Amino acid sequence: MSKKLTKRSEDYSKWYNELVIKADLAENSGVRGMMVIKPYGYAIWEKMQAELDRMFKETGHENAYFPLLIPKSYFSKEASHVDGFAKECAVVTHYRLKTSEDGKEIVVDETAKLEEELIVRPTSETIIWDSYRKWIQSYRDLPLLINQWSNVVRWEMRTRLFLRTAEFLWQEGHTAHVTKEEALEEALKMQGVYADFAENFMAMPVIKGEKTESERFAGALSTYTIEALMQDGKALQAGTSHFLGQNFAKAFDVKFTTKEGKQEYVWATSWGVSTRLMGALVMTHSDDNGLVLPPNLAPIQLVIVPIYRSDEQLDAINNRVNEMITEFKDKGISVKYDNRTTYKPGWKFAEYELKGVPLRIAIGPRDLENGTVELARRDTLTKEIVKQDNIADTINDLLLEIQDNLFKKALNFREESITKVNDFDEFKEVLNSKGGFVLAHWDGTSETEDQIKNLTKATIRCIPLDSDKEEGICVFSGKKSKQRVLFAKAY
RNA sequence: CGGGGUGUAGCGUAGCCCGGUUAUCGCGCCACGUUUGGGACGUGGAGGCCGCAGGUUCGAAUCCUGCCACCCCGACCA
Repeated sequence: MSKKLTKRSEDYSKWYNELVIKADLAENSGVRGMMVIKPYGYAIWEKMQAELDRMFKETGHENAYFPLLIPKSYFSKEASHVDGFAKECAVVTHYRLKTSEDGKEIVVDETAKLEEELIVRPTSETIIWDSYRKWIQSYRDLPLLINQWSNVVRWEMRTRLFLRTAEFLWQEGHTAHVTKEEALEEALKMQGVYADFAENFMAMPVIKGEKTESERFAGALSTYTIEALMQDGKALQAGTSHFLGQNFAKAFDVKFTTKEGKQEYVWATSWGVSTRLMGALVMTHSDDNGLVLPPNLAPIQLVIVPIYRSDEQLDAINNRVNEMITEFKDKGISVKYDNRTTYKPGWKFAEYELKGVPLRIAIGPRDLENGTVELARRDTLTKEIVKQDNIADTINDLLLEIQDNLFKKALNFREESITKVNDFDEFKEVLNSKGGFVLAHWDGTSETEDQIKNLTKATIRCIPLDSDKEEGICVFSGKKSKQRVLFAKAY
């Protein structure tokens, strides 16, 4: 099979599709818009999950699991929530199949129609809040800090592997609090956790901000987001955290008794990240040779390839490598020794490059003699000869350096891709020629936001949280603006 | 969901307009031998409901109808 990828400069989206398939991350299935996540792709997702799960637990959350199917009536209890999701719900209407009259096929048994249709969850707020009503009686039961790892289904019109699939894996946190302030603090805290994860594990710089009213989650009072920039200059929403106010508490009648003995509705948040992060990871670091993985998320951090002519040479190399592997494992380095005789070294080099393994050691008879190895970095595609002494330390240091280097490279690109503009012509010019994020003044109205979107395809990705409050005039309407907001074309 | 395109072996493809022997080629796969510091070479071999279901015809990969999936562009969205 030819493993040559389309170049990013030729066709970015083709490059992405080919890379996901050739690096063995995922493939399409027989179900429209639903993907098969292959073992290598799933291993990366598992590393993401493990770290996020650790971070959630460290911030006091517990995991639980709620049903896949939600009664339609639950779903309709929160009005704006229904509006937001109604158009993309899969619905279960029957519970039995039967053999057709002519015995040739399996058909739906019309007599087995459900009294009440069930919705395949597009998100779990409703079914979870139905439980919370029973779980929460007193201020002593709060805060309730729950996370769920699950799959959800959203019947998307246009799908792309990882970036937008009809079914995706994610986690959804759902918390309940005594006060508005505490809930807001939670929503912001989890946005911070996401940003921390994105930057320190995915090596993907993100901008923290708040969504405008029109981009807000259906049912939320405010939505906090982390926005990343992909190599083609388009933005990607990488995670969201919502302050839900008392909307769901009221819809599901979740009240608690205060210290003072009064009945009050609880305050809520929800927050989630999904397998979309896999797409973000690919589009942040990878190059024309294939995937580039940050060491913190690489299932294999180091691969060792033996170079040999005779069986005797291979034996000698095996012996030396096995000693090294012990050292690597002691340091917690995830190492794979590929001494398969069925593939040649050149083939293996290309293969592990395609799969984004951060470091590669090649070791042959020459190295055994000299006490060296050939060490190759995936991020810079450079090779050097290094001493076998303290090899595990060398590798460990390099992994840290690669993690750091990938982040800096991405950050550098992101910083270069943020342009401040002051009038609408400049706004359009920058979006068309350079892309990336555009920082511009906005009058705060949905009308202006809509018109800009219609004219340029750019949306307000967020109102940045930690930017200077600088007054100005809206690039579109010329009305007063309190601060610049972040525009971009987005995935 | 609207417009456009594609579907032939694991992958990439020729053939389709203009129906007619055993469906083309490359990669990959299997066997044997030679090889092994950047995707090796030779010889031999296997592998196909031509996306699926109907129809037209003496005869369909090829023509017609319906469906499914994928890709691109819109509207929608994490």
